[in-house]
Amino acid sequence: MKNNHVFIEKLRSSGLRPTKQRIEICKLLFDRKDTFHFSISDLENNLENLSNKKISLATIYNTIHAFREKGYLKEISINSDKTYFDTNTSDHHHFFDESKKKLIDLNDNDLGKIKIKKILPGKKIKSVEVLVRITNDK
Amino acid sequence: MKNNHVFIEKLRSSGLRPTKQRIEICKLLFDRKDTFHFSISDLENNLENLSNKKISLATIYNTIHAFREKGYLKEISINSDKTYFDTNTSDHHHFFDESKKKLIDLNDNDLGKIKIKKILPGKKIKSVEVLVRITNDK
DNA sequence: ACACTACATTAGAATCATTATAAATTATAA
DNA sequence: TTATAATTTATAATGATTCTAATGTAGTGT
Ligand SMILES: [Mn+2]
Ligand SMILES: [Mn+2]
Ligand SMILES: [Zn+2]
Ligand SMILES: [Zn+2]
Repeated sequence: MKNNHVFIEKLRSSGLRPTKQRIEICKLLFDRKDTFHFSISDLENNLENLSNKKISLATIYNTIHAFREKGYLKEISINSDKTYFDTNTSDHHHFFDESKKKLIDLNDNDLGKIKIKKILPGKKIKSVEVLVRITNDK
Repeated sequence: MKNNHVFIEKLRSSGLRPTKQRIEICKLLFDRKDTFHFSISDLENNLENLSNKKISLATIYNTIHAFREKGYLKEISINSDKTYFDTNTSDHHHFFDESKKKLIDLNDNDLGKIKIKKILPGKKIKSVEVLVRITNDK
């Protein structure tokens, strides 16, 4: 249970004004032990339930995009209809459970080293993402 | 320059009726030496230009989805606004040039082996996709 | 405390890729 | 040829995301 002050500082230190909406979203996203994955609609639901205040959808999008730009969140690529975000911003990869539509972290020791041997002149690597799609056995 | 008969057989052999729309799309997708990547809107444009006949957008979607289900096409995951397809259906990975919004194949020798050491009980791996995002240097 | 201004929130509209609908057409088998 | 199911099509619907423009608010300076 973190103090709001922690989030106010976090926001201020990256040039974002600590509004009550942003603090509320911070509490839902960052006031917990484990990182997790969510979609905008997940977040929307959690804000309606766990929290009481009503935050407009536009603000939810604005905030999540601001947080992503500030490096508080990672955007995860699944060619699904919706975008997923990750509060784990470290370099890591994912299982995507197609049955449950859920992302699961792959830690460094869950995956061998990825070596990219091809180099394109004039280009630099921005990120390397591994997505392992899984489904129910049988 | 393949004969239409090739495509008629291809379609029939997988239980798809060889309509003129499907044959036309086959010609654009499979009547060439190199494989390539495309979006639905790319294909729509090519059908309008290179080919003369008008094929409705619904049919383009239907056909591409049918071809994907039959294994003629691979769907590529980029969290972009649109879905990309690949006429190279072999197991391979990609660069995605964020500047040009273009996919580039990574061959087996361009990438070290991917080892997944984590196993989830009751789940099986459906696919492993590596996406290397690149941008212009400097 | 007050006023100013840039930043932020908001409801609602717009966008746009994709999917659904339902009527007309066509391929194929009987 | 006729019957049937598959396919095409125009068009509407969907749904995530972005845009707009009006209103509200946080921080700064007086
Ligand atoms: Mn899709
Ligand atoms: Mn996006
Ligand atoms: Zn993760
Ligand atoms: Zn490819």
